[in-house]
Amino acid sequence: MTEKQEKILQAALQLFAKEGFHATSTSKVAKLAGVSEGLIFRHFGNKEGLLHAILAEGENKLRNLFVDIVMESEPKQVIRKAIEMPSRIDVSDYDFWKLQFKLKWELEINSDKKMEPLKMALTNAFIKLNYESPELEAQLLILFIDGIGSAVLKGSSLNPKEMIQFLLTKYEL
Amino acid sequence: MTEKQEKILQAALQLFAKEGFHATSTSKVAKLAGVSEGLIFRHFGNKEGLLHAILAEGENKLRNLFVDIVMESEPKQVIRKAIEMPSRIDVSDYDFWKLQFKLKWELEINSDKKMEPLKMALTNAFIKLNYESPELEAQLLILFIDGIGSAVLKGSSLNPKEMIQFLLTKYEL
DNA sequence: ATTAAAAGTGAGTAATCGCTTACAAAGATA
DNA sequence: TATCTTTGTAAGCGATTACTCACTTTTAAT
Repeated sequence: MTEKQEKILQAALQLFAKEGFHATSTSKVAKLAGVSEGLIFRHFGNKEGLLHAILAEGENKLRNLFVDIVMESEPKQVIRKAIEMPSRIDVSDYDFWKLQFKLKWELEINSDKKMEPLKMALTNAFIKLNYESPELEAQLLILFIDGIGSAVLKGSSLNPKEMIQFLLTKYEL
Repeated sequence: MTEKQEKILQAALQLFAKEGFHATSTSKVAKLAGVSEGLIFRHFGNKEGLLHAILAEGENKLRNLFVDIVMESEPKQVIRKAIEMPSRIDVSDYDFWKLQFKLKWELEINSDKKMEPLKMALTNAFIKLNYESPELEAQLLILFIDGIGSAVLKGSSLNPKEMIQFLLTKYEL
């Protein structure tokens, strides 16, 4: 990975997250990265290739968020860590997560698969705690986590910390 | 409102909802509407004007969804109707609602204001039912409604009817 | 030092973008 | 019927789009 390659990825992430994929031209990316436009196509083939390179690089970030939850054996801790997920995302990663949420709508990328490990962990946790509908409980919780994350990244008026605390008491944690 | 004007609005809504605003060209809209491209600019000024015309026409749809809830005086019925909102959206209006969700990310349109009446109605309902944190309860429920709606429009694997039923039992309705 | 591959540039491409304009057809008013 | 306004078209505008290509520079291995 060359220095200029990283510059391109960084610039593209920033612009895609702020303006969207279609609204960002390769010439803008090149200009922000301080690079000739041709270099983008040399390294990434085309504009979509650039996007996929960003997404591939960020896969670890999702995995890293999940691993701490999935490894946890204590069911109450699993639920607790899941609820606290949105507050654990680093400010320096905001662009990446914003891009993820944006792409779910701009290109119709289904995020169900990515959430599967989290859903499994939560389902098992609810089973251990003898909830009546563990799978639905898991899906509901994921719905909330997704909603809070979305609110944070969109700069909604919702207070995330307050909402997270509220949810923790709801689940008696 | 001319016949061709409506054709334009209909075609634009369809394309904006499917491909997104930036990814849809005015020439595509004109072609689908069976109209010369210039007519779009005659009637709506520019591409953004076309978007705003669609949004303005659809404002009533949001209002109509809310009025039934806000008019309700029985607090349990308020919550019930709010939870059932996602199942009350007509299939023929899918494009419009999909566009709404898309625009929240593509252009950064804040939907907090639009949800305000719903939030007020829900907060009052929770107050009447002596919930400890009525405002947070309202926000949480809105988070859920938004999530369900989003899942339906994106064609997620989540089963909306099942989830709605599940929530109704959770709120003892 | 030689050489081959990789990295990088800058000028260019055809196609498409949002939009304008000159003009014709259709309606409405008198 | 004559006139004025609205509705509609077709061609074309400059700018920008994603992308290519001929070329130079840098890197790295022999």
